[in-house]
Amino acid sequence: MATVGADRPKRETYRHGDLRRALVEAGIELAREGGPDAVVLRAATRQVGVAPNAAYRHFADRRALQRAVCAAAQAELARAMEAELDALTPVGDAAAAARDRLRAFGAAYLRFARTEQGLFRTAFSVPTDMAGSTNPQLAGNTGSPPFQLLGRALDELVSVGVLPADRRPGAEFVTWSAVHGLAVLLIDGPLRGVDRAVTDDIEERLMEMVEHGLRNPIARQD
Amino acid sequence: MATVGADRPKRETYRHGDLRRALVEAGIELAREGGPDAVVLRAATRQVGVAPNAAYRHFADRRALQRAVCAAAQAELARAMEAELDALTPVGDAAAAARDRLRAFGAAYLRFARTEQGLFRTAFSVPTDMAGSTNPQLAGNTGSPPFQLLGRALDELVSVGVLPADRRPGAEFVTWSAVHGLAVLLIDGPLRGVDRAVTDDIEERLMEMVEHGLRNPIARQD
DNA sequence: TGTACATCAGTGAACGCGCGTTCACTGATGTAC
DNA sequence: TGTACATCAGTGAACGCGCGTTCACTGATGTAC
Repeated sequence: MATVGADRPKRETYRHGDLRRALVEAGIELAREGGPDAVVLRAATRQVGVAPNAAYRHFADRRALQRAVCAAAQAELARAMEAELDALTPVGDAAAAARDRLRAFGAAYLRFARTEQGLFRTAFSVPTDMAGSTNPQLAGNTGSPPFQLLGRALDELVSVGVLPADRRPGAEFVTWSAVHGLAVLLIDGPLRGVDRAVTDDIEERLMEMVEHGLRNPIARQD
Repeated sequence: MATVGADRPKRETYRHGDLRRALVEAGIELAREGGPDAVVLRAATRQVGVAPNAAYRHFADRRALQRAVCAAAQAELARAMEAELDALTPVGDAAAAARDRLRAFGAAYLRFARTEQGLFRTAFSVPTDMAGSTNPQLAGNTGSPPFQLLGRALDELVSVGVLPADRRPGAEFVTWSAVHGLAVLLIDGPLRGVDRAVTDDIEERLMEMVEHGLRNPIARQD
């Protein structure tokens, strides 16, 4: 009896199409604004315009969404860094080029941390457990994309002779620590709100320390 | 009419005595277990055995309690580090002693981060805004207690001639970045769950990098 | 030294909020015949 | 090419939770006389 009078169906969005992707994108937007804690099922579904429980068709629970958003944030960081590193104009001198590349890594990392604080914090919100907790050696570990970028920059330093080959293993961890530490202190820590001129000096000083400090061990008299 | 039959008053804890301190201590316990997000008014009052709204006699709101707990966590970090540094057995050589002291700073910092993850994260949960956002120079800034400890260690390195005096300004920020970054990667980041033997190597390598890298600027050909 | 009284630290009940998650459902879509 | 039907992505309502915060209150404590 109730033949469809209007050709508009009562529910237009009954089939969303790609709800999973939409929820992750909504989650990224939430993370961008409020960090990892803001990644919340109800807010994400609200933003997409869908019932709260619809999310359960695509994610087991809240944590599953958070994991997906965290991975997306890591990808975003990688994408931003790769773009910045690719835009680097090559210098003639191979050694100088390799050093510039390491600096650019640090600069890109810090820029992303500053301009995308929420995403940056989100990228580190779910521990990625590099190399799995049981694997004793990290050698040959590919790791996360930004980590790979760093590894490549360090390899370059070795190949042009700036970094002795025997100083290469483990170098990515200490370099990453230094840059990551400054990033955290800048956005969440006590360096937050400090003048840009001052923090730029600190950044410059930090990269100098890394470059110089990586090369040789201190002669320790034991 | 109702003369007190029993000598026990109906409410034993009507006047708590030092509720403010008790709430901060409860907050610290919560932070120790669950980090800054676990510092919650209702849980704190529950733990103390007091009505939820009693907290409002001592704190304007939840944030005020969080700030107090954050400050207490910073103090705890300072206390732990100071104890560890004080326990250092002095070495004959003044230069070696100063270097040991810097190493001990790093070791103590990382130990606290590892053994008291919740408190460590809480200590950095409320930005301390070192030097105030408007103050352009950080020179002479006393900062937080752990920061002072680091400053003293670096001053020592200068006075014994290990660190050139012109490399001293700003050295605390880059050193702190390196150590803090490793701490964060170890407890929250991708180095979480990596074998202790491996992370010990990384720590050793990091402190070497700092010690060596602080000393001289790279000769940059511009 | 004894008594009236102001103070104010804690009470008890209640509010509204946003959250995660579960339930039985509905109806558009795609497939088998 | 047309039709019956299974699938399953999304609905709507509801739950219980812990939270921050407000309200009018109560009664132990310390002080003024």
